[in-house]
Amino acid sequence: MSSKKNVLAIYRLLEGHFGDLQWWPAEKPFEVIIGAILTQNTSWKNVEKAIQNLKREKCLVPENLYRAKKERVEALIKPSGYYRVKTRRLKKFLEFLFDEYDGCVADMFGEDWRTLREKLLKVNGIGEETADSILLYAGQKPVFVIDQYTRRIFSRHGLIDGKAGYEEIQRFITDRLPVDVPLYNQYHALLVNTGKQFCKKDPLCITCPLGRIRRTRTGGSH
DNA sequence: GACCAGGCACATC
DNA sequence: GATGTGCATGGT
Repeated sequence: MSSKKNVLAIYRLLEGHFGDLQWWPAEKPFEVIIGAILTQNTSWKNVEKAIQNLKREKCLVPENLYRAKKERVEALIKPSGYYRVKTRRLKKFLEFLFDEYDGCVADMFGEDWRTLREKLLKVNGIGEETADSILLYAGQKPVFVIDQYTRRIFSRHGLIDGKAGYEEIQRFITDRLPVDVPLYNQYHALLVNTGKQFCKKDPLCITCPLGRIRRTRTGGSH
């Protein structure tokens, strides 16, 4: 089977199992951005608590979060872990948003997304995955998000090298899919759910929807 | 009580 | 350029 068929086959198997996941779990683009920063190396459960705190204190809007004191933000986002670095990262993003777009998220996304991606990557605390999550899930831009689950699943199934770089994996996948924002959105969500639900509990892919897809000889969990 | 979670920056070699 | 380390909470 060609790798192109495999990329689509994986998508169909996962969608058949999980259905339509409707990501990102947030209401407004600004919330998505904040969530994307808070969820760095952190479970979403913990992030939810932090988001709720911010929302309750009316700090989930650009102006208020920008003005809020460091100590206050630290206290509010504490449940999401790394609260000092993440407060710094949130502040850095907000400085960028206000300096460049007068605090207007819609204006930010009015920019050409390739240019915006480059700018986001220059913001301290925003790396490739966070930038791409922001572009796809907050801005509806056609950017495929690569995370640890994506890397694990595709390399275990022999489609990519385990040591492949971020943009290499991204190209591999997008070269084999139509350019389609809802598809990119759903596919990444499916991969994350698969990783969470099966990669550890079912390392041999017995009940995993991908159990029928070829794995590498080294086997083990994906 | 380990081990892990939807990363990233920075130091060191 | 590759590899190692700090950052921190809450669930399993």
